[in-house]
Amino acid sequence: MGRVKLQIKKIENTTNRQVTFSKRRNGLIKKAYELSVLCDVDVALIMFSPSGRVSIFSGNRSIEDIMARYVNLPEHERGRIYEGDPAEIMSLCEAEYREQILEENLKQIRHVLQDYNSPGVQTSQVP
Amino acid sequence: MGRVKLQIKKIENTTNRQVTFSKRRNGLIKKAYELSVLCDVDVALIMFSPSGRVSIFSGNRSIEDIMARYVNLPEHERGRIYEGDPAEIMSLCEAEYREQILEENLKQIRHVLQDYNSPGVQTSQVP
DNA sequence: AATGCTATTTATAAAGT
DNA sequence: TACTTTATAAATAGCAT
Repeated sequence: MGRVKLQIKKIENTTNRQVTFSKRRNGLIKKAYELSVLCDVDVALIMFSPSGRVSIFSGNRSIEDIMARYVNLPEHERGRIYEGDPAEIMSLCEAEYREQILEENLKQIRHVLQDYNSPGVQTSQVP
Repeated sequence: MGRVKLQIKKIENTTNRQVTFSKRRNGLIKKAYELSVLCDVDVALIMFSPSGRVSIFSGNRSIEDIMARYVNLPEHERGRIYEGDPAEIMSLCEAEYREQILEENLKQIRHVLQDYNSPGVQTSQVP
């Protein structure tokens, strides 16, 4: 979208990169919001700007609730990255490699987060 | 974008809702991917389908790494929801209410996740 | 339920201010 | 350095399979 067809690779010019980040971040939040409302589903989005500042969005519930819902899923219910068309996004090779790393990290973070659902820790929900 | 201008509210027809979810989920993943590459930033996206199945995307690093990066941020560095234009997305009233809930949940989950960075628990990173 | 097809609406890259 | 405008690329709603 724009005057020219954009190649998907890192924008080297720092100013352009930050301008593009700002525009596309807003677009992504809007799309995430629309998805959560239209389809009545939980959506969580976390983005770090080029300068390290964080932006988040969550639809339906708090972002912590959605993160907890994810990390506590049993293994066989966990989604795969790039359910759409992996080849369209990046090489299958890289995707598979990332999957292995994910597997390890998930075990660790799930273990840490188990306390999140213990009786002593309750979370509120956005209606 | 389509034959008619769509109102952003829950799609009541179940079939239409699932078709829309499928299409827009792929669009959202693509946008998140493009943002992570163009701007070289961490992006994490979690979505639950109407039937409860999860889809995730993460750019640059594993989704667990990005979630951990978020929950471990000091309070003053945490982003606000809807940094763009809250009024454009939903009522400010609702956004403010959600912010209060988030505040409480964050305190809880940050406390639980402090162990994540302890010496005994190390995470791998995607290069 | 899933995929392909257009007419339209949206998003946004550059240029302008 | 940031907003506004404009031309163009993309996304997608409703239909047809």
